[in-house]
Amino acid sequence: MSVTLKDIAKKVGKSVTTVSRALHDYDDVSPETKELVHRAAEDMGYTPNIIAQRLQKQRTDTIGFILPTFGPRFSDPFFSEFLAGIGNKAAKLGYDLLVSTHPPGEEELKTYRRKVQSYLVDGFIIVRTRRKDTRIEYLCQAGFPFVAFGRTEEACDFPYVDEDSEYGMRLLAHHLADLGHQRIAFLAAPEELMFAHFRLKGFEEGLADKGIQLDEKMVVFGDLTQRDGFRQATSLLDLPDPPTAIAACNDLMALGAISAAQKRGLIVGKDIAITGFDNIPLAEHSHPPLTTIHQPIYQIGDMVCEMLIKRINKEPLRSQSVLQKPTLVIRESCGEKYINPN
Amino acid sequence: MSVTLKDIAKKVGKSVTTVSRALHDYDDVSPETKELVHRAAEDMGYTPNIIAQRLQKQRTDTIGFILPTFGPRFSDPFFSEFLAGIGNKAAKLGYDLLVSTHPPGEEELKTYRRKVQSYLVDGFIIVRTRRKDTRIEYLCQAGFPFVAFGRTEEACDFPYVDEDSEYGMRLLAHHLADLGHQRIAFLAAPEELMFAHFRLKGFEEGLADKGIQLDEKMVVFGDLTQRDGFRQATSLLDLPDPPTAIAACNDLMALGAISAAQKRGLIVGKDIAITGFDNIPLAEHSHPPLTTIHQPIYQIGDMVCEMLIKRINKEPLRSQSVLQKPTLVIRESCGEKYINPN
DNA sequence: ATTGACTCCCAAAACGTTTTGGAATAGAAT
DNA sequence: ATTCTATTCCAAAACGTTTTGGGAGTCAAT
Repeated sequence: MSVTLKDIAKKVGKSVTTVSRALHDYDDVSPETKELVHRAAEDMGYTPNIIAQRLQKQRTDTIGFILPTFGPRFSDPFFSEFLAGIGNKAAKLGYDLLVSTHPPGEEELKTYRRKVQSYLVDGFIIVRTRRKDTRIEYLCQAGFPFVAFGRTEEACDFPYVDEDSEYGMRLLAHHLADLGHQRIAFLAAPEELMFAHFRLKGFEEGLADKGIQLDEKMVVFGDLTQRDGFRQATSLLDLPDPPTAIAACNDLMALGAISAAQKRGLIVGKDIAITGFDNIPLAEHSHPPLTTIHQPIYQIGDMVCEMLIKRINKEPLRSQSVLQKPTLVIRESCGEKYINPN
Repeated sequence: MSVTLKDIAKKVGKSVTTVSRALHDYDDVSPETKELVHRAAEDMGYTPNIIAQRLQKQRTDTIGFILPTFGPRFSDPFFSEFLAGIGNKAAKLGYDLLVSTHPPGEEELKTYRRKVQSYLVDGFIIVRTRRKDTRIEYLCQAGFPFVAFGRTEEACDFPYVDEDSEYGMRLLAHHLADLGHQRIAFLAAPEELMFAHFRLKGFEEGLADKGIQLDEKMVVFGDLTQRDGFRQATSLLDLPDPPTAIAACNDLMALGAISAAQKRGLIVGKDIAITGFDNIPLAEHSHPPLTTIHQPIYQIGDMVCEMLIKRINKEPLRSQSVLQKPTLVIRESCGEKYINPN
């Protein structure tokens, strides 16, 4: 089928060993032979069989990434951007990327285990960490290289990159409080997600800083989709004493909340303030443009990937973990100072 | 390091051959031996080394997908959904998915070639086909299995799934014309993309059906992002005689156009009609909700993946190519009948 | 006794590469 | 003549699996 080292060896009348070594530029091969071999390889259109190389070298130069998909209509812009970040970096460093899609749950761990045990990947990138994360538990205990985007409450320590969601949410809480809002709602996400936990916590603290206590009736939980943002925001607006500001746990839900408010005839940025978190590209172009917290997803993907590859190669990491300070992006969805109409 | 067939063989006192055959349930192994081997394998925590299997079997059970990324801030919800479609199907059929990210261009082809020649994947999924598509040319000529989402103008024939963009756009054109619009603009995409070509063509034809000629000053080109949709729509609205309807080549640009119109103080669905194409999840929740053409991206991914795997296994395809008839989703971005205010 | 059929097993080759541990030759130094 | 050093090469083992092509033993029919 395809041309192998053996074919080249036969053609140039040397051994397979010599051909291999010539191609790898070992210095126990004479310049003439090297020249000869290279030319033959070129002529015959040789490309190494990577599978064979991998078997021999006992490494795959591949990193694994398991996309947590939820149902068919899955499409968090977050992931395509993150994927682009790790994909481009991996390619640059000569690594392939093996992607699987898998809903979180029982089966998920098996997928990890299989890839680890049968040597399909050299390391993993973990995303959407959970407070108690069995994936991380497993990989830690197996001593398998991985880097996470996000922290966890597990005991083991491991390299990660994370954004300081707590800090970011505090920024937003302060912003809303400074605008004069008092009845503030929070559109939260499932608490088992580590980042959702931090965001809720940060928001509570931020309000507390300003002497406001987050009313627990004002906290509703959504599944991070726009659709659910719409639904949950609607239920908030249906309260007898509805909020004048809604902070959502992510941009997608905030966009849903904006639709919900507008459906009620409210003018977002005047009658009600709404904030997001992530600064996805859409946030800039929503109507009104969304005030949110910026998170450099592409760069984080890039960084996580680089850390993982260093770890695979046992190179020292500059730092075991990175906690980024996010920034507040003020657009128009909160408007000016809020004047209580009463 | 890890337990191999040899280890098991040693433990049970049989040959490696027998162990292998026992595990594969060959019937020239006695039931007792099978039992013995299976138990030992279980006990010792054996998992086959897939790399070795691949080398031996000369196939990888992996399919390749190269994501055409454009710059860092890349995030077409389209791709995450499509990826989920192929990923889930691949997993179900026991295939892995090797994903690369690569900007279209010179280098791109090398990435394909490398993966083909070094046996990294058994087949490819091609997406965003171009009128003249070197990837398809190459794979055709190399006789390598692939399935495309989209058609091309290349001579070779190959299996694909595509949506009838021409038909879909005609639907939209008719809809706008029926609403009474006369000055209609088209927010097109680079014509080298096959689907962009079809969409423009279909739109022109659709208007022609209604006796309207598409004015070439009313056709502007964008890069499919929301940001560019905003920019290009703004330039349309700046014309001395601006359009009363804008049809965008995809939803993302339509969303940008909505923002542009709203920034002008226009009420979308009353002062101006705007349409999209794709029906991404966001379209349902934009403000106003977007009238668009539905494209079942997840299912298409699923189908493409299944076709590819059949092709790899040389099973017959039910049909070499599938052309889906899309459907019109009428929401609120075109409003009711348009009354010319003059 | 020989043949045939059947059951259970295995040594060796193969997949394509890299690495190990020399071997062979030539020239220079002793 | 012998030893040493350099230079250039290669056979064989190794990575872990599957497949090929039998071998050995048993039992029954001839």
